[in-house]
Amino acid sequence: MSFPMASRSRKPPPRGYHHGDLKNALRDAASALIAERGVESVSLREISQAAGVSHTAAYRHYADKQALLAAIAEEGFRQLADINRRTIAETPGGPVPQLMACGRAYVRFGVQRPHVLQLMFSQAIPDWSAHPSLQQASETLAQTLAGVVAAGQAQGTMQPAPLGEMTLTAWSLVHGLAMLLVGRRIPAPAIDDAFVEHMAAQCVALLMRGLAR
Amino acid sequence: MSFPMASRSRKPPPRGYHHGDLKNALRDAASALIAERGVESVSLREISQAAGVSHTAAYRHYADKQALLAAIAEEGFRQLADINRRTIAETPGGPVPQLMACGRAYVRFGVQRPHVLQLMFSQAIPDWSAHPSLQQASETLAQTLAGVVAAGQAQGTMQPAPLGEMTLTAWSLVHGLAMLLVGRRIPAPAIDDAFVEHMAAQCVALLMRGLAR
DNA sequence: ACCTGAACACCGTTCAAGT
DNA sequence: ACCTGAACACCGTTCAAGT
Repeated sequence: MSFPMASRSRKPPPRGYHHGDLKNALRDAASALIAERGVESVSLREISQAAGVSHTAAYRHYADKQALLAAIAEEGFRQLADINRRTIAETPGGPVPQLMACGRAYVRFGVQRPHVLQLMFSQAIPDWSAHPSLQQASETLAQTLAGVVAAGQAQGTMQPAPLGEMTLTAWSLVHGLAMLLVGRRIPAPAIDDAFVEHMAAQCVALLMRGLAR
Repeated sequence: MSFPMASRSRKPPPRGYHHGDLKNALRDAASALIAERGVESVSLREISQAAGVSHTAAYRHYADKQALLAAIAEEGFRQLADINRRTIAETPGGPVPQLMACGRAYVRFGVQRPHVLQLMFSQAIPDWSAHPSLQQASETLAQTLAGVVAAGQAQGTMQPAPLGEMTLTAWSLVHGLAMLLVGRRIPAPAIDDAFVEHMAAQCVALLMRGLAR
């Protein structure tokens, strides 16, 4: 959970000693640059400059570049889990419409913040075991999904398959859809908001009802 | 389609002029290195060295590093489309079991060649419009899937939803599952071959029958 | 036509030194 | 405690020069 600090401007402030919370300032600067152009094209030196410090200052607060990226990915997982929780709370009709709404929200999050979603699952952070809090945030996300599925099973409105398999199926569908959309890997006429919302709704509905008949 | 050339050894051969097919030799060297350690940790200079040429020789055959990576991704899409075609031909019982078998094969491909799957969908090649043959190979893959779905609809064993939506739903599920497995992003006890096969089979079966009941 | 080697403008990371 | 600046071992890419 980040404090509502004013996000630093991108032009380097005068220079000299940084006042206080350089750790969060670096994370905010990195987050803004990545949201604009993606992880692949942002360097630690550029992030440091945006935060107004020398290109080695970050090592006082993060073990390396990967650790800084992991912090941003973790933020993304937390936000996505929050969106899930809100969606569940605000969607009437029980587990089935709730799971469908969560699926659409997942895809919406990805399309609205493509570079963050890509970072969250990119090989820029190959070894998650070195970042336990990131791992934790991701598991929290998975558990919000599992909670809805378990409720649906208890209610008898979802298939009584093993919880892990049901959850992974739902997650895989929306994750795959989001990644294909965000990476512009699907052959489609135009990928605007209306198209995305429509496609997410249809895919999620098809998952619930099944492709076969 | 690549010629069955002997793949070059990784230790740099004597040096000097390269005999003949440096373009393919570079692609083979790159492919081998990427399969071992992933795109993120392979440099063009290292690839050139593995192929036994200077670190600038590649520019005679590829516009830049991205173009070389695109060639490898394209190879991956072609192989995956081939696997799909073979799977369809070899699976009895019509479109429904064929689509399910294709889905399992997609996940299997990803788990067997994780770094190739990741390259195929990575932002290492952000702009596909600059690589039309890569785009084409990806569309061919999508069309083999669409063909099975269309056959199922004609037969009346699959939902009569729009073909594009049905195909994208199927693709998204297996793509998402493969990416989550390969990236080790799912909380699971052990991700061995048996686990993967079981999970792929269950997820694909759940997609066909639907999560709701 | 095909390849090399020097050169350029970058990287991430380390480390001694400054305040 | 926190940050800087020089230094190291790398990158991708260009370009004149060699065969």
